[in-house]
Amino acid sequence: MNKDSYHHGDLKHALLVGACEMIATEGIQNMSLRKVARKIGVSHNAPYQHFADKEALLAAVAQEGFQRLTDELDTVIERTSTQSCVEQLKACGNTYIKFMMDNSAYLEVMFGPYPYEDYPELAEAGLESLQRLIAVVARGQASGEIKSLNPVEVAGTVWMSLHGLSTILRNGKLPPQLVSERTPTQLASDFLDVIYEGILVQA
Amino acid sequence: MNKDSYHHGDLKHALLVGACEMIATEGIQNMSLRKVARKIGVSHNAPYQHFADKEALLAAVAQEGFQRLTDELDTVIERTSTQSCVEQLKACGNTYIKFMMDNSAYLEVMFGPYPYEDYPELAEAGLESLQRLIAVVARGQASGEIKSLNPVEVAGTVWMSLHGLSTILRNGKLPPQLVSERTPTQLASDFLDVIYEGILVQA
DNA sequence: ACCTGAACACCGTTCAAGT
DNA sequence: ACCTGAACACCGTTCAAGT
Repeated sequence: MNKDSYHHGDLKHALLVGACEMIATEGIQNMSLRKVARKIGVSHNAPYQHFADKEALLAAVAQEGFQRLTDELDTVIERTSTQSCVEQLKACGNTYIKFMMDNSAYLEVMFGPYPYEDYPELAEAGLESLQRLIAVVARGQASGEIKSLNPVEVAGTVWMSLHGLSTILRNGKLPPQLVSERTPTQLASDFLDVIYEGILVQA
Repeated sequence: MNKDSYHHGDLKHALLVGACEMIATEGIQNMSLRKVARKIGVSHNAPYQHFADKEALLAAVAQEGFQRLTDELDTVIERTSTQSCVEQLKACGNTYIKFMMDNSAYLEVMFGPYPYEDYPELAEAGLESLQRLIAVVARGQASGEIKSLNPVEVAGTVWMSLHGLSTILRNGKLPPQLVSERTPTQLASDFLDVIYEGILVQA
């Protein structure tokens, strides 16, 4: 019954979900194709019907991660559409961090070493997410809230900072004195404030 | 001769160097204990004499990375001691990025999932590096160049941004339009400028 | 103390084959 | 088209043993 359904075309989806769960619970180092296949109840070669190799499956998970992140960014941008662009940008940052904390499997994979040349859909999905930030920045520049630098450069700065903070938060590599009683969300929001405001006097 | 020397106590060092080289050339996913041992010319169990398991060896590489980074930061801070603290902070950022581009093995490992609780020397080495940034920030605050926020928070912001940029640069995950003809060093310096100056109008 | 060899339970991937 | 089973060359790790 369940097994038969794979013959109907959702083994690919089952593999993505299974890989995701395994990465989340055991870490990417302990995720194996064979274990995923076993969990799904399929032979250890079945995955090769849908993915060229292990890397291709991981790249597909990464792509899915970007797509889900894009969706969440769209939602939060929509929900904050009455607020200022700066508020929107902050909301995007918080959403990004929350997404990565809630979906650590994606975090482990989204910026991994899966060359964009080999996985063009992954590249597109990644740029699509970043594009959401760029759009908010551009609107903030039009409304005079954000400095008139290259919007891609500004969004890119936020983008890379968010990624750095996510991984450092996730792997517990922050100095204990900094974490103290703040939640990841609060930490992220505080860090991002520093970036928005700048660190130099008389900026 | 060479083999005998391992009996004299430098197998541990040879393992660190070998692991580093292998990560740099083949990536961390393709690094194996057995291959490292083979390259060094020792049995596949010899590593266990010096490291509890593969993770412990990787954590040791990470620790070494932080120590070398700390040394490079010390050097550049010393060399720029006549300049302003802001110039020093920028020089630290450039040094950090250059270090990670030149030593991608360390980059792949330094913020990896090796729990600080299990590897206290790694934790210490990591905080030691960050401490260098904190010191520069604190001096910049004393001289009135840098805003009087919590210096750890400010240095932490730079720290996480540098990490995010390194990994994104290294894995080629930057939008092509951004990279264009800029070198990694230029990119880093430009991105960091945005962070120093802030992105909001009237910061 | 430092290293080796055999053994175990696992991998990713390929190939021929089954429906 | 979609899946399986056997086979290959690898892993990390443990254990008993060698000097």
